[in-house]
Amino acid sequence: MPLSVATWNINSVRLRMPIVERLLKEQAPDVLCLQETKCPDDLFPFEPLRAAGYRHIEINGQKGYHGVAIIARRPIEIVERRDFCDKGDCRHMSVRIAAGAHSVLLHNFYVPAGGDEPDPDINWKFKHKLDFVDEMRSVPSMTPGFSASILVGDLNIAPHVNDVWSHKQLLNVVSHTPVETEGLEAMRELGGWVDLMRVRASPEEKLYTWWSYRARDWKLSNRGRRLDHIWSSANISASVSRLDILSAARGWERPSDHVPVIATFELD
DNA sequence: ATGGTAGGACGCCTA
Repeated sequence: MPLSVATWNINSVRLRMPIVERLLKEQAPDVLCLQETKCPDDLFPFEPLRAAGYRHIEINGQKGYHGVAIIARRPIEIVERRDFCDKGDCRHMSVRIAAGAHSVLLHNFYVPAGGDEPDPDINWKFKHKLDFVDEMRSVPSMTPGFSASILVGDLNIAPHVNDVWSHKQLLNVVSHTPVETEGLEAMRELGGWVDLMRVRASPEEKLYTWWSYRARDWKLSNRGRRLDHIWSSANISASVSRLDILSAARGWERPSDHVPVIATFELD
């Protein structure tokens, strides 16, 4: 039985409803995990999503900043909305979803961007980012009560050399500094997580999910980064039949600066 | 080395 899971940093869910509906219509993922909804819970646009066939919706939003949501056309059950770093930020939620004989724990993360200066001593936002990734070490890929796990989201870190347009030029740029990339990789390996996008590509292949708004022509300059990720527990990593980065969505009407990534698992 | 654009909420912070 296939289970398709999409992740997308939407940069204001209310403003982007037209392209959210387009994605649901064209790709019809079973589950869509959104980050940066920038929407208080009482203003969340439930109705157009239900009308699109997505009747199972769990949200964790706040006014103005951050915010995550999970939108599904199959039943989901909220597991947790966890406040990493105890700041009151809405940056995580997890749900249970049944797929075949599996009971899957799905995590949706929005990791702090970290500001501009990659020095935790003078930039509290960068320290917060490093602390957040440290705390993610407590999220393993195998959890009692679940047979498998999937972790998606905007992790705001591009861990590999070919996850950025220029490894050399971005080594001291927040999102690709060694303290971040090594920290994220160590956390991932400790938890037994498989980086599905990277294991399915060759190490030489450039993979991007984000292109800055500040470029004159995002496609022409193509200075992208892979900030968005789909991981799974090792026991279902080989069941992935498709993994698509919908780069074209960067060119849709009033786009997010991130594009959707969709993985399909064939689970018995 | 710098500045470039976008969103939320309404002067300025965040990405």
